[in-house]
Amino acid sequence: MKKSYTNGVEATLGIISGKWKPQLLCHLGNRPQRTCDLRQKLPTISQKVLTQQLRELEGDGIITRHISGDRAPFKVTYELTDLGRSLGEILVQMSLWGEHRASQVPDMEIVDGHGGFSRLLEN
Amino acid sequence: MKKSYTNGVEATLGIISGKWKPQLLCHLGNRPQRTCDLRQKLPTISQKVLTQQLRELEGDGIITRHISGDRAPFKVTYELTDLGRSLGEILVQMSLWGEHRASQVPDMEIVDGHGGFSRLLEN
DNA sequence: ATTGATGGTTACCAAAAGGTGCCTACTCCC
DNA sequence: GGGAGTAGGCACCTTTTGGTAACCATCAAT
Repeated sequence: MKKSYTNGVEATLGIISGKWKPQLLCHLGNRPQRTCDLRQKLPTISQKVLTQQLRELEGDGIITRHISGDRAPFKVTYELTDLGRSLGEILVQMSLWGEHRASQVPDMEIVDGHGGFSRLLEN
Repeated sequence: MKKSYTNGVEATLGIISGKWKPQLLCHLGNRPQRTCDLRQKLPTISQKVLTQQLRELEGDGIITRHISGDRAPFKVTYELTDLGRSLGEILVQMSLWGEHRASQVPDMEIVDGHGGFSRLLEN
């Protein structure tokens, strides 16, 4: 179904919002990852939701899905597209802004933030 | 209640996501606005949700609320804070990225986009 | 006295997003 | 033949988010 937005910000938000999408994009920003890698890095996500979020990102052209391995124990690998990489700059800025803001107020905390997007700067 | 995020992107998203927040921020980006101004510009938002979204933005330090007028027909004015203004750069980039993306694919459209955030560039 | 503008609240609903649990299917390994 | 690993589907439920409709209070104008 065709999605309508009233401005570009909403369009962008429609693509990157989702409970796990920022984290997925962060991990995929480093290198391509297999499904099981992602599950290890996001231990509390369910298989269903992981597949769902990845499918949405794929549908929006942010990542691609490769199946390698002729027979069963399939190796499914997800990887950023050029479009996905073009989001990097924005994500880094959002990350810095958010981290800075969280450091200012007591009612906002960033846990588990080992590196995060800031690391993407070191490319 | 204290909000936890795993990275800065989520923190930022937590502040700017909301069905009407991008539009509200866009209108407030130009100049302070009264409640009735905002209602005129967003004819389909309900009073409840308008108040709700504005209160959340206020709670996150993005806007301030001023009541002027000693007696009743109160004049309530909302205005970006410095923090809110510091979001501008990010919003403009998100807007440009989203507009560009929408122009590439047929299943994404931006309606009612007269100016939007791009106009904020002309400061 | 009633209507309208102003800005807001409350109780109740509906839709969307996410989560749980259980199932499939294949193959390798012991 | 019974796991374990791999990737995912499906039915169902809960939580979050947004929407509707009715209401309050105040003052000005008719």
